[in-house]
Amino acid sequence: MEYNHKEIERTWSKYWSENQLYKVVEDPNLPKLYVLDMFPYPSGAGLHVGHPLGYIASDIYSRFMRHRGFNVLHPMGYDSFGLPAEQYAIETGQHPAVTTENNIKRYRSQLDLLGMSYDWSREVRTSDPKYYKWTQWIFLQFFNSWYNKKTNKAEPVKTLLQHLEEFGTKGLDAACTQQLSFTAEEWNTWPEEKKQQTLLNYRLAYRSESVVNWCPALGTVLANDEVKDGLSERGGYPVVQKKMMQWSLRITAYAQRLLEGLEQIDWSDSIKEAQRNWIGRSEGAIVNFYTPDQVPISIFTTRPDTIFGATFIVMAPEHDAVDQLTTDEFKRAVEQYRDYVKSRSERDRLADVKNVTGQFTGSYVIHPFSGEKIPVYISEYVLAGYGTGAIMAVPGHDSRDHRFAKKFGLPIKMVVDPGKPWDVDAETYEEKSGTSINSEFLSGLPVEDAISAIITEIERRGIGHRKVNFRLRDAVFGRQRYWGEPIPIYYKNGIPYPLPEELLPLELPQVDAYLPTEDGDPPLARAKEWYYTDDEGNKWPLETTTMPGWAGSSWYFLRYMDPANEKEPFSAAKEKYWKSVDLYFGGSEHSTGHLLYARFWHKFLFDLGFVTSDEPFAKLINQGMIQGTSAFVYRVKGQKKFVTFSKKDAYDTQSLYVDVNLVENDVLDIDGFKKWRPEFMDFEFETEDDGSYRVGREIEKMSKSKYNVVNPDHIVEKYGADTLRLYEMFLGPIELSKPWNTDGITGVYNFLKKYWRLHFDEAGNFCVKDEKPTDAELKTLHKTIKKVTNDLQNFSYNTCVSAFMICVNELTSQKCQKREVLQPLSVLLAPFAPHIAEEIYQRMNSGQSVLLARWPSWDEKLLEEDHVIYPVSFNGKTRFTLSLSKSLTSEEVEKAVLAEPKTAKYLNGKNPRKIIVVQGRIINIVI
RNA sequence: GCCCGGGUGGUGGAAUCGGUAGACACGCAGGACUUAAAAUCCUGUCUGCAGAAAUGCGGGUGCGGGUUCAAGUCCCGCCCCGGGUACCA
Repeated sequence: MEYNHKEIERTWSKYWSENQLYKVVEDPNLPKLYVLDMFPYPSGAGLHVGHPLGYIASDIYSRFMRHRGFNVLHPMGYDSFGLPAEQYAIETGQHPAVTTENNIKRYRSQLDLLGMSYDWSREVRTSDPKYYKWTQWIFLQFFNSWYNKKTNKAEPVKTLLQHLEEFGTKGLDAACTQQLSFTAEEWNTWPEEKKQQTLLNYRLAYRSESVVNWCPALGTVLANDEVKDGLSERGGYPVVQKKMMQWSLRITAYAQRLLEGLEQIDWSDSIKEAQRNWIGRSEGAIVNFYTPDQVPISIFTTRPDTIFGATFIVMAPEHDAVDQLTTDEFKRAVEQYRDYVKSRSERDRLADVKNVTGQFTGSYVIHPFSGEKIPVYISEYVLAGYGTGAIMAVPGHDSRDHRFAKKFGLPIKMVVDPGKPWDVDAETYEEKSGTSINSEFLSGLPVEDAISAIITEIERRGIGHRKVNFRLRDAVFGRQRYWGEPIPIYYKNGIPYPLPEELLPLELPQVDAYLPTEDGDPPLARAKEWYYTDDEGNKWPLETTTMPGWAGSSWYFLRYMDPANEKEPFSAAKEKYWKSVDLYFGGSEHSTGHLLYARFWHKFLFDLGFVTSDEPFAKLINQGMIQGTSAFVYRVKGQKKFVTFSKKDAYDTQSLYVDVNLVENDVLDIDGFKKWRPEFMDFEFETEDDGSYRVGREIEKMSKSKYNVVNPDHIVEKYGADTLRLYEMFLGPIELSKPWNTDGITGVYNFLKKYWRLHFDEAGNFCVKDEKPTDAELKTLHKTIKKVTNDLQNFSYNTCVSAFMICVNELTSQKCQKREVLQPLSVLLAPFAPHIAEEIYQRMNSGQSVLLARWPSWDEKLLEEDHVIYPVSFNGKTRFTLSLSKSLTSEEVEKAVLAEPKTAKYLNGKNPRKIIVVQGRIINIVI
């Protein structure tokens, strides 16, 4: 009987689903494990082969741990709000909910083919009002909270109100937009509106001005993704940077905790490092410089020790004080420069270091220590949002300042001695080591000491103070979009108020188009009945921006615990059982976005007592990207002829993309190609000498337009899900990015066929015997159990697959068809290739599912060797091997190797200078 | 630009602690079975030189240095590719 993947996979997926074998319920008698995939955005292109890489890996791990007695929560859902659906809606007029629903159906049917062990009863969709009701509810918790730096946690606004009523801002240490100072008496006399306005300064969800990509022609804000070279991708219109009133979440309040939390979690160092850099904690000082008219300019520096080398000041062009500082003579030039900067994205401003730009304001400040007059410039390399939006430029010790000084002919002073010859005019010395020079009282001090000495002096003189600064900015939370969660806020006389909880969910309204209004308001402003009616019957306008894509994905993992709960986002009892995600699989492209926001929300929910863990994802594994391998055919220009890859250089050709699904092992399916592109029906194909037409290859991003998107469906159809699963794991280490290439897939398909044949006799009858296995057979099995178990614990899936291949190759040559060997093997294979393993296991066990089998254990005694094959090297070059008893000591090994005749040959009469014996491993003789 | 990864045969990769580089596959070449094909099985396959062969000698893990008895692995300096860079998710 031949291995028939279609029938086997159909049979068992139906069986698992009918018997609800993947359904998971809280069971206090079993240890829990929460294994999660980053849920996909259901795009119109469907699931491609890159998606399942992580899904298969997590599924294998989930199944493995179920065999080992864990109660595993392994859910799946959809991150179904997002820009592409809205873009598609703008183009076609179809409601995003409709296209999203279709895409989800397609994803689901594709996922169903892959044999995933998801408990689908827990499915979550972020665009489902039953779900986003609770996203809105969490937003209201943010709105109704403030961050108390004294208790170091978020608290309800109620406790803030009590404090303000009793003490005003005295003794208040809160995360806020602006440092305010008022007494309790003042507060208590303020009208309601002023109080509300003031509270916004402290709320964790608040409104503030932030810079956006504004496209006047489209009347909307664009994502960075939608802007190419300063023009909108859609239409090619100019894009400018514009300040806009926006909702933000005060993530900066959590900066320190987000940084410290990284210590407790098992994530790769690179992702932790990325988060650390994103948070960007730096220690330094704020220093005030004054103009002769006593106008202060406050700067932030991490190198206050270099203050004597400060030869000019640079301010962000958007800095509030620029107008005041610009002299009449420079007004025009400054205005022009500011216009130029508006056309530049933040990334352009920071990345473009070759092109140094800036403008003198006409003003000077007095250096607080030297008393010299130093000029004030504006330049795009200083950002308004970082630090104080102004820097003291020290060209001797900062490369950006150095380039600026060179360009504008400003003095460069050396104030740190590198301890080696250095031409500071040619090159800046940036390292934070050396000794202060030319710095009055700092001279002679090492950098670290100079920093503390100067800060002490700055504080003593009252011109500044020590400061810990974070690069992290508050997270802009409003989007000028339709397809997102409506923000549950209404405005009464311009003041935002939360919608009463019982009105949630605030559902997305119907609109006539998914574009901004003519006045430039977001699409929700098109809705007719978009207002809130209060108890007195007053109608108040609702917020018209929606939440960003990351809102729903910041807490979905909690909803899986209790997805149908209508009274609360999730019950305390279920949260207590599942706690947090033990193992999270996802792409490293989310390292700073989603993973930071989710940690932030989780810490906030922890502060309010809704979750009992401080970090949401204990362990994280980043799977690599799967790239496309595009294929090309070569058309001879002007002729009805294609020429094969190796002969193309003999002609003047034009390369055309060909659908990679029509190519196998670089050989084109010519008939298939003609069917796909009927216009080439009567074309001639000049082939290789063996008669095949070979395509050219190029590795690039997987994209529909390059015809290199490989859909798992075809592969599942042709080889089956088990083969696809094994193949994706066999491709290489899970964390590595790699191009997709189906060339090797026959290797794993052959392996499954070979595995299948182990259980059948010549006549094709199922044939597993109850004979006692030989020691060699047992050794083959047990070393495989050991290897696969250990490798799975290290998430080394590719080496598991080769271990299976070695095992099956050995059992085949041993002609082993014994139950005692084959039955444990089927359990080992079940997480990887569940369908075939189930078929084999059930044939051996009359009707019990392999999913319920216990994971086999290995017997170390069966694996012990009594001899070691020592490689013998001379001066590091391996010359021969020597089999010696394992029990020999180093001295005995040394004796044995010297007694070996071959040794004399390589010694060639010389005496060994040194003999290194690593017991059980290697012998190296140094001559 | 900055931050984070990666680079090993024709290809994907293995080498888990610094200890025989190339496991396991793909591809390719040759062979068996077959009228033929498919399927299956066997043999070879990093590379240069010598040899009929067994084998021997040398080179070799992106490039250039270094540490070490021993480096794909550790250190220093480069090159190339991929990801992120705050409104793609």
